[in-house]
Amino acid sequence: MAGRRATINDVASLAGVSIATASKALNGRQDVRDSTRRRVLAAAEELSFQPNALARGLLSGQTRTVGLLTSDSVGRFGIPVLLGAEDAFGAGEMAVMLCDARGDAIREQHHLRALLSRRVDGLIVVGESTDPRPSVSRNLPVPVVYAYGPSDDPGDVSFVPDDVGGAAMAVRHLLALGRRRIAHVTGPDDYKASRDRAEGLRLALAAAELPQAGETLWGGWSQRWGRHAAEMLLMAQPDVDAVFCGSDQIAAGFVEAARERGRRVPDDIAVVGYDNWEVLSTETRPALTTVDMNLERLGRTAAQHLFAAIDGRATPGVHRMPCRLVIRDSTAPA
Amino acid sequence: MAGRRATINDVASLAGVSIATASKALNGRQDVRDSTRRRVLAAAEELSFQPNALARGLLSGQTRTVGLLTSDSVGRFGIPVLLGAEDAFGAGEMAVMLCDARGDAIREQHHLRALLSRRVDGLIVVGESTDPRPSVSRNLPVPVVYAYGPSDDPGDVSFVPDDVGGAAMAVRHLLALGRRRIAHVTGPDDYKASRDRAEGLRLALAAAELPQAGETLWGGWSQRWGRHAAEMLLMAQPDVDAVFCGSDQIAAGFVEAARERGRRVPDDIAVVGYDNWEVLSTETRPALTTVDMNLERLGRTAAQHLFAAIDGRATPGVHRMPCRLVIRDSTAPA
DNA sequence: CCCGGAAACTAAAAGGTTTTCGGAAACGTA
DNA sequence: TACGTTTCCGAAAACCTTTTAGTTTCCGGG
Repeated sequence: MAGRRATINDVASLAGVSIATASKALNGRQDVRDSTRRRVLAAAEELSFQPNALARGLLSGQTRTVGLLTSDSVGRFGIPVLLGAEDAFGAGEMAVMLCDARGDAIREQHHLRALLSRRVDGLIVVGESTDPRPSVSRNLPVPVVYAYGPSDDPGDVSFVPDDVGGAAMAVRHLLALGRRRIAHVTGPDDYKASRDRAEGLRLALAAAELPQAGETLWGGWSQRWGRHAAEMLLMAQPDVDAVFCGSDQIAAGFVEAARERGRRVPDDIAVVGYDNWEVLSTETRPALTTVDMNLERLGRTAAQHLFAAIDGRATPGVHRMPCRLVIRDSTAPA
Repeated sequence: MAGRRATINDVASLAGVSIATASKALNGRQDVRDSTRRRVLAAAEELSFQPNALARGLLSGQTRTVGLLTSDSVGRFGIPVLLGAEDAFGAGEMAVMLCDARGDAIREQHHLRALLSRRVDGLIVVGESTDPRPSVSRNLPVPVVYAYGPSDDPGDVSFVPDDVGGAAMAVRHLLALGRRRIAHVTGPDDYKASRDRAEGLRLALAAAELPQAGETLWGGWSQRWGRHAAEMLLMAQPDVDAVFCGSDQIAAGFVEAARERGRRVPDDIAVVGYDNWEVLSTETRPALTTVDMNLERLGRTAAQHLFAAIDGRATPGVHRMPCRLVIRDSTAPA
């Protein structure tokens, strides 16, 4: 812990110039003689001078800082988005202030005020699910971008994964492998994510003019539910040759139970998961083919569009970001 | 997006008082008449005035903001620590600036400078493993606290999980259940975490004057290695009655393979994991008894001690935080 | 009515930086 | 020498708030 920090005033005195000249020298401005600039830089080095961002921000009105407001960062989805955003910002000179509201609207308001009083240049709001969430942007003095969970105000800027497209892609993959009796096991039906993925399945099957094998089985997001569903499904529809699962957890449970019942994956039943949660998807036997929502990219994109919005070039609307199919052994061709 | 933000000047004009009076009224200071205070507050409300934290910080030298520097926040361990810290801070009025250095020393320096120039009041450094890491605190103008991964400078303040104690606790639990032939499967031997946990096992066995069943099996942190180790162990030491695994991933692989080989868990073999990574520990069959490192609490504690250090009451040294045994079915009494 | 003291209020400074604009110096040209 | 031009430098204002050190107002007592 050193003493008082050096100011530009100290640097100027040491270099024997005025603070105006010191400022110009330090910021690489033109009208300062080369020899003078060197003297100033040497002085700054010697005092290990670091410009005070508060003073700078006070003057310019720009803090080069953004707020990241999450409802549930402990969740599976907030983190990669957060990292992607931090990535995009860190590349430049931006800093990120992180606030976790834990799903509490009061706490969210509280954090919002704290961020605004610190004069952040913009805000990213990360949802905890893909269900729309209340807009926070009503006449806020800074631009806001929503990631993962969209705002319910279409005038806001939101980036969400294209779950319909991702699910359709997964199902087309199964169809391309020659599977024809495709079942669907997924999460609770009050999640937009479940409904979107079921819709993607429906569209892909409709395009192929094939029926779905049995009704969609709605349940929880857990491995336990995957195992349970497997038992029900293999009993009720013994001839299914593929299952599209709404999450990797469900898929992991499913393959485990199927395996125990003597069904070979992928020979008898091909299985596709969702999320590409690597601790599950690469560790099941066989490893899971799964849909990756590209959340880090989504976070990066959101951050880039926040930059654009800060520059006055906002892009309102809900933007659906494409997913990516990661093919592993659970759908290997026979 | 509103126009220019209101300053205390606007509030003062609207209320018909001086800036000084407005400031006092807004900050609840005494020498201002009640009727005046009400006028000022009304004006502030009307203009939705929010004090500029930059100006305030510039004057007071306190930003009420701390930096959180992580080497690998995508890791399993940084996140809970981060959340705990954010929790402790959020309770007050602190904001957290998050920077991820991705294990790159250059980037770390870069972020460090960015944080210091923004005049954070303090710093938490979160390690990516429990191995000591280079100190970052050499004559820094603000206090620093290390969490999860300690600093290599004993003069710094570090908080780490007590892996030796956690492992010993797990093994004592097995001994209390009457298990006598306890084996150990764990991660790479160049992780301090592995070595500490093996040491805890050694101590607990030594205290009970029992030998370890076979040599410690060092491998990776993966489920795959857990399965592989199970096969080796059940072949070489068919009579083991308990296994202490260095992580939940290893334990999950172990119980799966043991189950397939017809060994009943916990009847034939009791299994204990480490980490309490819930997606694994509660979803295996049977659910895993495991050691929880209390990382959120560790993060909270680190944050609280950072407060203390900011107030000039630092507590140097490496502080080992106790772990907690979470008992589930994989060690249920026979 | 005047005075003293308390209560309420205000002007001004401070905090560190950037920027504007005017001034000085240096140099070349008539 | 006078003048214009270019180059370099510095004084001062601006950003917004808090605090200090007055100054004014108010009120009761003599």
